Amino acid sequence: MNITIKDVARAANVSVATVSRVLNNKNNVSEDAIQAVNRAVEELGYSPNFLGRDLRKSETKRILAIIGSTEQSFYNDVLRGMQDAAYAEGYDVLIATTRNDAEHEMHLLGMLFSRAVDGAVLMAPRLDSKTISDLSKRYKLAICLERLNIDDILCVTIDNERAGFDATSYLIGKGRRRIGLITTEIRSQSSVDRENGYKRALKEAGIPFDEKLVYYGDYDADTGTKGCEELMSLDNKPDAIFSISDTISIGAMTYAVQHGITVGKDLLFFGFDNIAYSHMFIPKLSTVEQPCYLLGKTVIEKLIVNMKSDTPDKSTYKLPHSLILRESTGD
Amino acid sequence: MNITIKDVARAANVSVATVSRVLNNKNNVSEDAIQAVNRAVEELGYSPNFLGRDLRKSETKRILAIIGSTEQSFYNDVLRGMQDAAYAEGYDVLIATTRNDAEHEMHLLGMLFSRAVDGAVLMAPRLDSKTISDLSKRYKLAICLERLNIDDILCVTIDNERAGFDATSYLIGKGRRRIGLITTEIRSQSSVDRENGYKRALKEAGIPFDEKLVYYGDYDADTGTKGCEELMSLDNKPDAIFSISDTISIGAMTYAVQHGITVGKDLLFFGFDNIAYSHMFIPKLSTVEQPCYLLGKTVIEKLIVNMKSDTPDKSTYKLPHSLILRESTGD
DNA sequence: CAACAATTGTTAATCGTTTTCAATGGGCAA
DNA sequence: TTGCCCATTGAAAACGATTAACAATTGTTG
Repeated sequence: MNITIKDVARAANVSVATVSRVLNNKNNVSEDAIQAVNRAVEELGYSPNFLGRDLRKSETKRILAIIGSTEQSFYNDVLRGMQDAAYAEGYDVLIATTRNDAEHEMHLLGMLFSRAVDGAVLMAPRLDSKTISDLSKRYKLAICLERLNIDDILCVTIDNERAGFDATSYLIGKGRRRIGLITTEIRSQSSVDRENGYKRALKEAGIPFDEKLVYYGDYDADTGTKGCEELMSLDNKPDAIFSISDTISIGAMTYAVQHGITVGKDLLFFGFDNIAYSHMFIPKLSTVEQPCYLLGKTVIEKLIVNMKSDTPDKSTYKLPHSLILRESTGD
Repeated sequence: MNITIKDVARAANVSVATVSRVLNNKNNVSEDAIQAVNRAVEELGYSPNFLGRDLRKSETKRILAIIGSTEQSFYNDVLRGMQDAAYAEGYDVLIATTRNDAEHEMHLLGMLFSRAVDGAVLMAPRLDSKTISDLSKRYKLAICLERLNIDDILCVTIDNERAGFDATSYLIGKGRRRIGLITTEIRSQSSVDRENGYKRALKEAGIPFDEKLVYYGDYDADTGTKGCEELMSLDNKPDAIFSISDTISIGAMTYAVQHGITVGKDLLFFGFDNIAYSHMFIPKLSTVEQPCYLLGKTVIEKLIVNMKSDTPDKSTYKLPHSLILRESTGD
């Protein structure tokens, strides 16, 4: 029923080896053979079965990008970078979502163990660091946008601690002393790093850390709204709020706007990620921007190098972030 | 170097066939053999090579979801529905992005031709209808969230014409007579359908269609901003604007808010998709909601049925949409 | 205890490619 | 004419799994 290389060979009156050679642009084939094969391919509507090819070659030229969900809009640029780098080397990028479930993440990594893809990039790991780091010894695996607390895996990210420090310091520089933090209950390394940066900024400015000013929630806008409500109901209210994501910040600002708080004056906001809506929301949100495209491009470039090498690069690359200043910090 | 079923067989002191039987849960294997094999698998860290398995079985149990980009946030729910339906039948869903390029879309469909996946769902087709419809004769292919103008392919969507009609009619019901439309230059069938619904609503209300009130742009917020600016600079300004996406609407509302136009009173807005930000933006946006999860779930269920059948279902299923009424229409 | 049935194990073919190695034939120099 | 080299070509062996067909072992029963 399926058309195979054999059918093409028969139709073109050559051997399967010749067909294969034509299809793979080998140089030792006569012009006649090329013509005949191409005509047969055309006529039969043949396309080579990758399962056969990949099995024989023991490579698929496919890389799996594993994300939590497609909801986080900045993944888009990261993925663009990944694709550009991959295509340049003849690879395809496939995406799969873990739905933030460790078990499912392991299931997806099964594609790597089973050779259905040549390599994988984890962008929102839920599995514990030990597991991931062990797997990276046997398989071509990298981390992007995140970091493990074990540093023996290829990793491309930003310096989240520094970014948290920078954002918080900026608020301090604006004369703020009561700075709230809205972060996630899930202790992803990036959240922890950002929180540590926040604490260091306070410390270096001589401001005592007040745990009442930290609200733990989810990644969504609702968390921002609730967090802002809770922080603003304190006796000693914050005069600025740093959130570990723009989505959270926007939820928080929504609360502020609806309760007559003048954003950018009474209360400053600093977000993270520079998502599209952060400059569409009124007032516009100040935020930390990650070099998304470059992060994606870099991790794939490094991963592909690792694929060809048997002394893999296990470094952590921290690319520079930047602060985008807008109305929410009075700029 | 790689551990194969042979290594496991050797380690467990049984034949490869026995290992395969254990791995595939066949019933005619002794308990002893099962134990031995499992122990060997564990010890060696073996996982079966899918390329070998898939080649032999001529199926991969993988379905490719092809989207334009991950930017459109409502894909998230569609994909969740797809995954749930797929997992229930033992399939995995992989995602790939065309970056809205027809050539690249064809490249991705190559995974279907080459048997790297068993089926595919197109969610933002850029290839022409004839091509897609022809391909669906030979391969397991479906359309979701969109529609071809040729109706001989499995298709799961909403009634976009009706949705455009409903949204526009609602604005008319609010006493509006000068209703602007911001839509996309790219003539995707859904955009065309929504525009046709808009026109029919005007017609049925006896309002003459004015082409000056239609602005063509991209899918982004910027288009909304520019569109709103252009429409509001007409001598005969609109009193309501319907956009074919929330992102566009939000961009348009941004312009209105910043120019002192009272949204929900001076100017009504109706969007499409009910993205998360549509109820975070102030004022909140009225919009058309698609049953995203159900659309995704349904298309996969139908596609899997088609995979097992040689008389494939080529129907178009239109699932019900709903109107979400918020502040932007004065609700 | 023989005969047969039920259970378990083995061999070898198969999926569709790529690739090694050997064979073929033509052209050219001696 | 003969021999040699080169460019093409083809036959067959991989790649790693599944599985049908068959073989061997064990258990059961008259």
